[in-house]
Amino acid sequence: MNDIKKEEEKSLNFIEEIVEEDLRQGKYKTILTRFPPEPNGYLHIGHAKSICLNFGLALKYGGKTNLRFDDTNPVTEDVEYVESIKEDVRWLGFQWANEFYASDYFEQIYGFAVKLIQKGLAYVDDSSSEEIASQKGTPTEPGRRNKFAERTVEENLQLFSDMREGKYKDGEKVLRARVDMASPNMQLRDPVIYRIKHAHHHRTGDKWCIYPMYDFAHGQSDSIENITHSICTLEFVTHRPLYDWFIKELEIFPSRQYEFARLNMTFTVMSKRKLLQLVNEKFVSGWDDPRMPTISGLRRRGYTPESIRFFAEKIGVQKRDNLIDVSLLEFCIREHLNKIALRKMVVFEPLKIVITNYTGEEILKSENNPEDADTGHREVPFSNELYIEREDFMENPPKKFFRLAPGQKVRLKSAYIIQCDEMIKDGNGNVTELRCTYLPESKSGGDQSGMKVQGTLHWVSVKHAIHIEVRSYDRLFRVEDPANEEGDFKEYINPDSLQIISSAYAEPGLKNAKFDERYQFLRKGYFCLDKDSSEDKMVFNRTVTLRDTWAKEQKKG
RNA sequence: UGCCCGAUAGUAUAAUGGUAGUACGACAGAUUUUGGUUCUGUUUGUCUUGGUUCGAAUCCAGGUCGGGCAACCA
Repeated sequence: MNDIKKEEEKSLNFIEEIVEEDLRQGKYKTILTRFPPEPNGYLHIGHAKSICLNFGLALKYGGKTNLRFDDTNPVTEDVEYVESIKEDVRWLGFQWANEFYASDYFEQIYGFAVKLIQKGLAYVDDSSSEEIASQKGTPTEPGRRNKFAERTVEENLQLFSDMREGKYKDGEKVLRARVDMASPNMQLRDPVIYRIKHAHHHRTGDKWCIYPMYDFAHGQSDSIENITHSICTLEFVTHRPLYDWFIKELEIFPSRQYEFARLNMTFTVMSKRKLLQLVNEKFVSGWDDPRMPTISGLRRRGYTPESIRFFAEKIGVQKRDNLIDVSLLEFCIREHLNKIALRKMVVFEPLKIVITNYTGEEILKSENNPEDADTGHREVPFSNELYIEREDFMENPPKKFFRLAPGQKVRLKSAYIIQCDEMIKDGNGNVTELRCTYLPESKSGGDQSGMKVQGTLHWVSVKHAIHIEVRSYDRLFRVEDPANEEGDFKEYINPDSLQIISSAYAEPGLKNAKFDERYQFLRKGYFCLDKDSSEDKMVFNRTVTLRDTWAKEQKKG
């Protein structure tokens, strides 16, 4: 049985199989991977999958991973993104061996282009992008070369040099690789490899006015760094023949590219372009809005790096399109938070109760975390005036309502059993207060009452409670796959994805809350302190609710 | 109509020619001073048609369906 289990745990994803095979055959003594983001947006949970894969492989097989910024398009890139990306990767728990930039290699890549020209394998084309597109043919008809393809090596060398010198305006000329205009693979029909952009680059400044295209920078950068396994997503499969062609013609280190399916998740979108729209058009407060699937959003929401790594492990790596149920992510964070979160009591919508046979006040003890005895107990003040959750009382309860109702008994968590004797109502018939009596011999820890009650409620003492703001989040979209719905994905935004309770009542101990601690508000969910907190108001984000079988039961009814 | 990739319960993911398993979800129950946690059980699956084989999710062929590719984006 145990052996079977071990066997199962050992099952490898297809990339691990490739790596193990390469290692077994002695193709490489050690592996080198890289995580290659373009600094034009914040990282999201889909990137986390890639980060865990690339860094995880190196960790597992004793190799290293570089962080390399694919910064070949200066008009969309920014240092703000570079910084956020580094912070996110670090926060996820990974250390890169080297921090590199494709722009570090611009001189070498320029040299590669010259070499291609010298071999007669690249030419300067004066056509407009429209002309180039129209000459490219279609998937069923071959493309054709234009007269510029006939330029001599010397002429091309001179022209390319002039491009670099800034003698031409944006779009006036491009450098193209001479591959195969009749290839059924469109990527091979003499792709553009250099274009003119008189733009300021976040690292190289104004040194360059020509920039290599992705296809002429990415693989070359891999090669320069001696990356053994260059792992990317499926949309680059058709680029691989070009990747290999450059390696062969340039006679450089043969990195190999392998592709896996990107992560999609229900009730969210997973493209930097769409996420940027949500930010720019103020549907969310920023890239780190806790409803965003960005790593910074998840971090602010209260997700832990452990939970995200666990998630990445559970979803695996494969080549088929997928749409992962967000409930799996929620399972992963609950799993971790249940183990580490400190328990606190917070009442969101208060209903006051007065215990008529109790006088004075006392300090009670309650577990910090029943899952971890080492965390010990905390002190919670108790008195004759308490708040309970309004939804924990019903005047006319349905069957199986294990909470408070006229004449019914419940336990107050870590305190006493109480019974509801009397309701006090306002002029409209709304219950404003409950009069209860407690059973003195039912005190938690030394219950002598012999009484069994079905329900246990959280509570706070009125005079000791502190006020906090609570922000509860729900899924950002109303539909499972907003990117694949008719029309604009933004039409499917969930208007109720943020609910704010500006004054919830919390046990006083919560005033010592720390940013790096996680809390479970009993029966409510997992929460963390938000950066919007100030001296006079603490703000808490709900990371995720607790599983709630009662709510489910009610929905059915 | 070209080329490429893929298809296993609702969603994911294993099984690498030899009993289709696991997780999440759902459902039912036990335990519980959180309707949480934990535990137990139930349910649902190899896209299709042929072929090879003693034996096929796996190998082969045809089909179907889904995705990608014709940016001076990555």
